[in-house]
Amino acid sequence: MRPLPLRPEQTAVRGRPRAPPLSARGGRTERAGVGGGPAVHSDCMLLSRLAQVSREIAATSARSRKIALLAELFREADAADVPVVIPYLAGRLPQGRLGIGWKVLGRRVAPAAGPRLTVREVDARLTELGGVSGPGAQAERARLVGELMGAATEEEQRFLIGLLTGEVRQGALDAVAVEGLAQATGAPADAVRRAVMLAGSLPAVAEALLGEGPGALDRFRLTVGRPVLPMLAHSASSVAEAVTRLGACSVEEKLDGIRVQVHRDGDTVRVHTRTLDDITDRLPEVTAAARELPGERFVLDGEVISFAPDGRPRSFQETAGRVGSRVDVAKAAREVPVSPVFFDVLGVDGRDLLDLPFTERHAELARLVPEPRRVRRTVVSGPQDVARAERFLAETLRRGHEGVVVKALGAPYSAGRRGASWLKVKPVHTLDLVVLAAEWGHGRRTGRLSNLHLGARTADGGHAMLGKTFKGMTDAMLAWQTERLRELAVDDDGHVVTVRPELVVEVAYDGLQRSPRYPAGVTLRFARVVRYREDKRPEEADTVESLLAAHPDVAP
DNA sequence: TTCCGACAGTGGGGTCGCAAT
DNA sequence: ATTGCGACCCCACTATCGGAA
Repeated sequence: MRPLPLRPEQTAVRGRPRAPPLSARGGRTERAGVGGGPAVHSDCMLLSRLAQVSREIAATSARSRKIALLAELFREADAADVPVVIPYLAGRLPQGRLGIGWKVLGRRVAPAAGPRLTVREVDARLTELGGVSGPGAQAERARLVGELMGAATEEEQRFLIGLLTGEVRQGALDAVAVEGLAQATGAPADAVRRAVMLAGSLPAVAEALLGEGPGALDRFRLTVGRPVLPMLAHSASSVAEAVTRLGACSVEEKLDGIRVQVHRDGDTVRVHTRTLDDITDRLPEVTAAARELPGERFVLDGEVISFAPDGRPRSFQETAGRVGSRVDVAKAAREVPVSPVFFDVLGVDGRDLLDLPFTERHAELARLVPEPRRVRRTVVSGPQDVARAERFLAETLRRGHEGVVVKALGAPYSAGRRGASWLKVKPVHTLDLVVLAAEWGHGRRTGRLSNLHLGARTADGGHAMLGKTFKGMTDAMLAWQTERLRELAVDDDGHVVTVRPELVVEVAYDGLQRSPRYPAGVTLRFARVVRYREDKRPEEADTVESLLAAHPDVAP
């Protein structure tokens, strides 16, 4: 099986605002490859060229312009540069994460006078860096990073820091890169996008496409053993809304666990996460379950979740902790056993089912997977059948699950897309909370107070912080709350502005979870602002006591 | 012309594992 | 042993562009 591409997510620590970029006209060089290997005598793209294009892309908001800039660069790229240039421009490292964060990158290193680093040299240095482990590894990595930074110009340093922290923020990730690739090669964008979804990797497709031309796209088909980006769902606020939008549909229970894609080829079983990481070794139960199914070659989509002995689903925290355990898997499996529950099949016995309507895929699923290993569902014919869908949701919630996913019966499996044919519906709770503090935003929120610290009233007349949120705010709200909170400010340490607890905000959340971090022992899951309640005084805000009473199963 | 789908950005909490303290 | 940090899990929501209606 081939190495898996990693798709780094945003890290928790945010970047500093960038200084205005210097101009640096990049180009090519005749430099050979690095590391004492065989000399590569071809044009090597300079890092400065990449950094310059990245800056230009960031400077425009027009998607078409971003695409044109990328296409121009792809045309310039030498075949050997492609496996590095493509991920770099999509803001990713071919090596995946390297264990370098702000602690290491925060140290200033004097920049080089002129651009001489090639893209391939940077890649070679980072590969070396990624191989460092054992005692003293952190110091050695820091030293290597310092060396690399010292060889980079100021603009190159900024680009590298963005790359290493996963914060290139040029407004062009995979989707825009796909368009640029299509434009550079004359291949239809849809065909490129599909190949990327099926390959689970943009660089692999780019290399084939730039090396061989559009004909190479035919090679990328659903292959057992090669993970495909999973189809995602949108949200709907009610079952009625979802059914009205989709018509004839399947209403399925939504399990609060970890998404898995399971590939079986004879005795070989591989299990992948939503981001295509291979977690086979952590989930022996899933391998065993896949081997018991009456089929030799298939690709299944489902969720892994842990059920307590009474049959109720364990909390997401428990399931996620189990799936994250790698050291003593046998022990973890004894304490928190997990089960796979499947809801779709992408291929079986050499047949690619992706383009079949869901009804037909589900018929295949039912043939392959017995009832208890399939997600519970009910099929409704359309809006006239909403009452049954609502009963199914209520029953699903009684069973302790998260909600439902409503799926159009006629829709194909849109790998990698957040298609409008799957709609999730979850109950939403709201609270009136008091703003205790707010944090200065980054990026497009620079200069705005963004992340709110939320408090509920306590019995002693004070407030207990329940978590933070930056979600749900419009630009107008951001401007308004920045003004208002500054009036209430009692302290500003440059990061957090503490305020008098007088402003009441209505917050929606998905549920309560245990927390070792917050004073009440609980925190809100996925909190987001609904609106400010200027009509409410802080004494009318909700209390910790009433919150815990509303979620007795979570209360400490 | 208006509407709407797709995308990127802005970050949240928890847990695990590793290395440093 | 404890702590700090980074990697990955889960995730909601808004602004914007540009093609569809």
